[in-house]
Parts: sequence; C-alpha cells; structure tokens
Amino acid sequence: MAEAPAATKAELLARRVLDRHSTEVAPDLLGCVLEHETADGLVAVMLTEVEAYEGQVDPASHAYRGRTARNGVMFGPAGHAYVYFTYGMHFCVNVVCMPAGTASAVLLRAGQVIAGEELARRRRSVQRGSVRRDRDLARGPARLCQALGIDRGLDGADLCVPDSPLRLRAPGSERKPLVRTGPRVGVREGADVPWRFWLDGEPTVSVYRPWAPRRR
DNA sequence: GCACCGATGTGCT
DNA sequence: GCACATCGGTGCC
Repeated sequence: MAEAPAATKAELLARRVLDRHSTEVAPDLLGCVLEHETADGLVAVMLTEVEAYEGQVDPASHAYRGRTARNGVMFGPAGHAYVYFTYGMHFCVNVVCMPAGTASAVLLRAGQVIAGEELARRRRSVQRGSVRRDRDLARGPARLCQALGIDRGLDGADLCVPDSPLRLRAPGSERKPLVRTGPRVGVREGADVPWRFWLDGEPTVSVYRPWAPRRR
C-alpha cells in the first residue's frame, strides 16, 4: 500500500483554534496546510501570507455593513470557508473565525504548493499561458484559489472535518520562521492597522500594493 | 524590479 | 454608476 503524502498526515486544525478574533487566529494560520481533494486529485498549500478582517467593526471587511446573501457564511460558526467572487473574474477564500453571530475572518493571500504541484500548474495554466516559477503557483489570493480549484461552490465548506473535500491541517513540527506584520493589501478604509501577516523570507508572499485611485 | 491598464461580475451608494 | 480584499501583459529602468 502506498504511503500517504506527507501533506495529508498532520492532524486537522481544531475548531477551537479558530474560535477567536481573526487578529489572533491569523498569525497561527501561517505554516498550516489547506488541501482540496477532487476527482482530479489533491492539491495542498502551506500558508505563508494571510490578512485579518474583523467584521462589523472593520470598514475594510465585507461584513462591515451587515449580513447579505454573499457574506452570510462569515456570520456562521468558526472553521468554515467564506469564498467570494471579485473583480468580475477571481475567487478569494477566507477562514471564518469567532462563534456564530460574530463576523470575523482571515483572508488566505498566498502559500507554497507542497502536494499536487502538477495539477496546480495545470489549473493555473488553463486561463493564460504557462506559469514559469513554482513560487507563483499560489502567490496572491486569486492565484491560491485557482491552484486549489476553489470557487463559490465551496462557500460554507467545513474545514475541520475529515470527510470534507476542503481541509485545514495543523503546522508541521519544524520551527516556524519569524512572523512579520504590515498594512493590508489593496484596502483604502482600514489601511492604518497592521493586520497582514506573513512568514519572513518566504518567496511565495505576494507583492505589497498600497491602494491607489483608479484612472479613467 | 516598478507603473500602468484592461478584463470583467456583483454589491453597494 | 462606481468601487472593488485581483491578475497578467506591456513598457520601462
């Protein structure tokens, strides 16, 4: 019998770890592994960059103006995926934090593909050309979703149960690199809080782009 | 590496 | 209408 890939061995992340404020959960998600199993195979990504969004008290959060059909999952229990569609063509995935009734979530911005690299590369190459560098496979929130094959169909998926197709695993036993913080990418309101977290020296971390006004 | 810009759907003001 | 929790291509340094 074949040995299971290393990425599938670590234990699932306990829901209680996520049942806190996104600002506390976010740094703890660095080094964890998000994996998605489909008929095509399994892709696993070790998270290297995340951002915290604090719901109704955070003007940059989708939940700031209350519950809608789109953001409903954010108001549910911790440990589920909030997947949204943006810029007319991209998906992004969040891990929901805090108990039901309180909206709080961590946006998964980037990671390193540690299993299913061939499938990830195929998914990323479908839309345009070919991906040259390994580090670009899941560098950026929309690219991370594309590499993992995540879309709105996974909105609300439970990340903390073994029979779910989308799962979150605890970090490996290696010593975790230094966590760095800074302002969130691409937000105007709420640009003053350092709620972006990333692993120091990781080449998979996305490029920081401060919000800039649109031209016509 | 950086600046610019078009593609494109959805949820708001 | 317009602003987006974005990306990939082109042009330039």
